[in-house]
Amino acid sequence: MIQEKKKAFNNFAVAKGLRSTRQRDIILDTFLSTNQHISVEELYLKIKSGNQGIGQATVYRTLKLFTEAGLAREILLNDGQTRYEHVIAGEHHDHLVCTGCNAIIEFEDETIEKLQKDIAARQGFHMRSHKLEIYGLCIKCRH
Amino acid sequence: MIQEKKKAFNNFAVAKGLRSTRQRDIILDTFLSTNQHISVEELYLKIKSGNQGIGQATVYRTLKLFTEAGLAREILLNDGQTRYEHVIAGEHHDHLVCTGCNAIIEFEDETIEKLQKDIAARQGFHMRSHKLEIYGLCIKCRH
DNA sequence: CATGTAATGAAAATGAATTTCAAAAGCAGA
DNA sequence: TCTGCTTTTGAAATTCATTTTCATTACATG
Repeated sequence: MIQEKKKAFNNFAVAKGLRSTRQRDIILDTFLSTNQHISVEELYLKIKSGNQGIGQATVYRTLKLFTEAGLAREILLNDGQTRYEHVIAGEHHDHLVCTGCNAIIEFEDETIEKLQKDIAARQGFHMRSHKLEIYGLCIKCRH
Repeated sequence: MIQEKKKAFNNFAVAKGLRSTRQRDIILDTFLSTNQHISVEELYLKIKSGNQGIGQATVYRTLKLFTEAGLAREILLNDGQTRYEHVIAGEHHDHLVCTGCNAIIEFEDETIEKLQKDIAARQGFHMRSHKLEIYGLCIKCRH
């Protein structure tokens, strides 16, 4: 699966005439090895801790490339930082965020997806994407 | 309705021991006279254009107060600016955003609301709030 | 391997939002 | 109404994430 993603990025790079660089390889490997929802800063620090010096700007730029290439998706919660998650082909999910401990749980719901398309259509919109976040307190944080 | 909101803010201010000031009156009047989804900058400029000099910081601070008081709600779309909309008692709605012209259409959907609560409950969450945005192209922007 | 161009990184710039702090203004109580 | 205490204000400085700049480095192709 990791190999597939690497290949996917490679295809994208070739198609776009991008060069292959040490930095992009490292950033991709590190991104693929992380959990979901990593912030740019976190990824940058993770790379740094592996003694592989890469500039922050490059991490920012490269994550945008991954997004363009369809391997990553930006998620903006309410903490002022952009996070990135892995895109898994054909899978869409939304987020349940605990306002107590900041835990993020993913979920999917076909019915909601469909209702959204209907709502958009009713207003003459062609739905491109959507964002649904449910905020609340998880079991642990309800004391 | 405007009077009610003013009274509501006044009650909040009294309860919190806040002083009543010229600035807060002007900001509240201006906010209540605007359309939905105004950014802080827009509100600030609107006030400024009325020859009533009020500092930006005060506008920021005051909108936070309105939010606390329950008259306004922060909305964060994907443009990096916080916008505020009016809170209408008991009414909740979500947003349909045109990525072409940035038009924002509000909608409500009981079924989606209910499904969200169910999803949260299924994960042991106590839902506090949620945010749903559908992005797409409106009729005009589909050329 | 030389040459043109893309990518990198450090530092500067940006832009929204927040904080600082001195001055101004509200609010008691005398 | 005056006095004194405290909150609020505003301009400027600060913060913080992100983007841009630009000189340098490193791909890749002839």
